[in-house]
Amino acid sequence: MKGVPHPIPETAARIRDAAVSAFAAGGFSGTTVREIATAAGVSPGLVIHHFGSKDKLRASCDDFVFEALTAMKRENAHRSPLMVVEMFGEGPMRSYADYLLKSLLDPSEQGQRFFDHYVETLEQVIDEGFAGYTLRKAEDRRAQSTAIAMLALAPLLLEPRVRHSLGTEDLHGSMTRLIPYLAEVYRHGFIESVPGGQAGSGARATPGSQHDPPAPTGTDPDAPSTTEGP
Amino acid sequence: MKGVPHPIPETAARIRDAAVSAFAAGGFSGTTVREIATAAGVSPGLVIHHFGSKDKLRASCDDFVFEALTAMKRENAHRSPLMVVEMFGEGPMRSYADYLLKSLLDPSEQGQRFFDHYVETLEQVIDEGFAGYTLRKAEDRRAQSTAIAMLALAPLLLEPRVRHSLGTEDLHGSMTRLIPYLAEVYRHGFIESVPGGQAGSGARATPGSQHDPPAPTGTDPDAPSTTEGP
DNA sequence: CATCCCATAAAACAAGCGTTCAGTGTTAAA
DNA sequence: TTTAACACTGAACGCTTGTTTTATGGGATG
Repeated sequence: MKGVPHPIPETAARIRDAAVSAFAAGGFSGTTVREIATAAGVSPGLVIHHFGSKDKLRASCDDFVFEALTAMKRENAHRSPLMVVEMFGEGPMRSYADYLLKSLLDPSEQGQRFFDHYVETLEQVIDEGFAGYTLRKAEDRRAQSTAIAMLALAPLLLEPRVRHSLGTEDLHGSMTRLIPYLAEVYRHGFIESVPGGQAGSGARATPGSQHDPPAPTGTDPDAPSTTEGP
Repeated sequence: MKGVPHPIPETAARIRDAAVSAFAAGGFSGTTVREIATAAGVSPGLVIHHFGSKDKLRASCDDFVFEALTAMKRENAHRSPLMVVEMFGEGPMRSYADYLLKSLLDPSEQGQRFFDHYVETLEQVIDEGFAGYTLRKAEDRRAQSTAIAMLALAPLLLEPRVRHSLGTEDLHGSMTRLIPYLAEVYRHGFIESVPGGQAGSGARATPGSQHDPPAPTGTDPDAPSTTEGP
């Protein structure tokens, strides 16, 4: 183990980069070692030679992407703590985003780490606000930040499906069209009135105690339709 | 082609049911024909004999699940048009939900069909309301319903990841804990105040015209942090 | 009874996978 | 110069995959 000048030999880094892109595009099991080797311009054997196995290669990619993103987050700390999701425009960071989304949806340890980290970050934002914005504070802060985390990640997860119904062709196009309405929901919700009263008013009914869980088996916008409502 | 008494031979139906469950659990490429055959109690060759190929088997499953769900939706039309997501408690319908979620995330045609269908249903609910609930109406109705569809599907997509940070063990447990806060967001949003003013008030700022898309490349709660705000 | 059909099983097949192995050439210390 | 270490290739191995082929046995039909 030398100093730290070459944490990874140059070729190994090229293989790892190719692997990140390939995994981001096709998922882990959907990507073959041979594809990665070809993309990196090396032989399949060399991939194993440097990383031991496909699984260990994936572990290296996991660590690399996670570190790259947290580093970027540190640098842009003044812009937004939720920034992880923001700067995925066109740069090389874009495949890192796709990579994380893929691991978010398969049962990988790294995906769980990322989600947990995201929830914690959101919890902090709820407590302290950010850049002049303040968020409502609920009793069960963990559940609240978890719920918001899910809603915040949804657009990235489902953007590919959105293109068909919106006629957009890339992330940028879809988001330009959607953001006004996402922002509207984040600020005011989308339910205007419930059977017994109004919703849009300033009545911040903090849930958690006087709230009955609307539907034991329910899930979504269905929630309002099943119970509650005086 | 006989009348319609036996649209599918009994054994083929058993294979298809086993395939739906297996695909729902492990995804399409993560499930082998041999696994399906074993689960159905038949030989691998018979699976191909009845369906032609793994891909055609998948197509059969797609059609079957979609029809089963729309049929169920028709029967429960009086409960909620978004019901698709609600009755996935423990019954046999549960694997249909997982099946659809899986196809929602891989580039399958059926997943797209389902998403589009969901968006259309939501568009109608926005127009007509449901069971006494009314939703805000925005100019770009399609974009609005698409945005809401994404947010509504997120909890099901990410529920497995939620278990770790919430300590829950199944969909029911997670949702019981989350629904109050999801409902809160659906009704009032989660942003309490923006740098220049308030958000929780009844000021329904319908976006689309006087709204500037907060961030061209942005996506999420980041949106508020990048632009806008006087 | 003979014959065809078809559901079914068992085995074999070709392709692709991750991985291993036996080298080759270069580099650098001894 | 010899030796050892290293990055690297190309072929091959063993295994799993989806699929095909061959064979069997029961039901209907002639």
